[in-house]
Amino acid sequence: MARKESITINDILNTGFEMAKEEGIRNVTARKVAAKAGCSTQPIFRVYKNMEELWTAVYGKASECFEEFYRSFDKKSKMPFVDLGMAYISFAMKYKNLFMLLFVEDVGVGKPLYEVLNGTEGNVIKEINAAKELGCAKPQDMFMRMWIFIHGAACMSLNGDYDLSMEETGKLLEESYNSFAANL
Amino acid sequence: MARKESITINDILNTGFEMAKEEGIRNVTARKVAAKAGCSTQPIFRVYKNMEELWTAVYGKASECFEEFYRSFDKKSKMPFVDLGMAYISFAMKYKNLFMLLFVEDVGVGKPLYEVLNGTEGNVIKEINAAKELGCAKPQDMFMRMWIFIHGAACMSLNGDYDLSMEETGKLLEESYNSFAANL
DNA sequence: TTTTCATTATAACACTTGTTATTTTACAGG
DNA sequence: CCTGTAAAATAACAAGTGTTATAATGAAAA
Repeated sequence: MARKESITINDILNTGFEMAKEEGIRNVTARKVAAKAGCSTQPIFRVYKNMEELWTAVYGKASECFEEFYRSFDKKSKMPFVDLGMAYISFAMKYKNLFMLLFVEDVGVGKPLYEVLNGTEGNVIKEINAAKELGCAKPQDMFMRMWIFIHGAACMSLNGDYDLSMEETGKLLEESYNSFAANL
Repeated sequence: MARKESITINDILNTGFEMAKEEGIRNVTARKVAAKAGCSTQPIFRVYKNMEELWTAVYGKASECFEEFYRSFDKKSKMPFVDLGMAYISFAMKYKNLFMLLFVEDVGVGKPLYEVLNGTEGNVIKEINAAKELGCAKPQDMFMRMWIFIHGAACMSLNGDYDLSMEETGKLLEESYNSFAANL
């Protein structure tokens, strides 16, 4: 009957995601995606109503990317929030553009930081419970303080204003947890 | 002899700065500045070689704006880094776009965070000395920890993920200083 | 008053953006 | 082998960008 599709929705989404990762979401334009996918702009608008819909899909994939990054992150700390924080900072260092998209930039199509961070597996809730079980009286406040600190380190790394190694970062986070824990 | 200039370099710069403050540096375009200044695009390119030069000037004015903001900030804390941190976070809340320009976004024409923060009056150095005089053994490390925390709070406020009042923030920063000080 | 010439406005150029109309292409059913 | 039809390519539109060429303007010197 009709012509067989040669460019799938996944081709478009993967291309857009790859570009968001390498060049930032602002460079994910119709023509650039088309060029990188080796087609015209038409297949994009067949599978997505408009560019905003693609950007939203890319955001979703970035969110999944972070979740997977944390899932397969080498978790070696005994202390709450530290592994999640280390993954967060590593992610910011490795995927600046995706981190910006997910946790810094406000392009209109973003969820609250907490939601992305918590993910589908309740990452944050698990850590808060872990803190509680370790005898932390105010685990919510503990989370707030720790995450302000972790978010600060991650954001600083974006501009090259944070130059600690991951080993040092691990020690810093554990130390910070202890510091905060003394008052909570 | 010649026609008298009706649009000064300050008209252009002030207009550009105001737009950066209200709408973000990305909206400081030649035509938009011209429209807001009530002239054509020509006077812009008379006083600035190109748009990048204007953006650099706007960045400089933003930097001065922060310095002035801190100078006239109501400093009521006895503890090092707290007033500077409070001003930093207040600035982020009040002037999102300028804060982004100065401390988050990398548009190519930016100085390191530390340089802007330290300013022409050595704000940071003063605080580090204050910490030393208060008996802090590692004031540099203290600054690093405090500033990671402060930067984190400021960046979180950009996305509405930080909702403490300034009173609460003040208490939080003093508490954090004490927490960190116990280990340094 | 006329002339001079920097300043300003108007247009244009070349480019990029999202989006859509139109044409071409290719595949499968008759 | 046609032929219908969906997919893809081409081309266009309208709006935006930085920048520049050209024309109009206005004030002071002659």
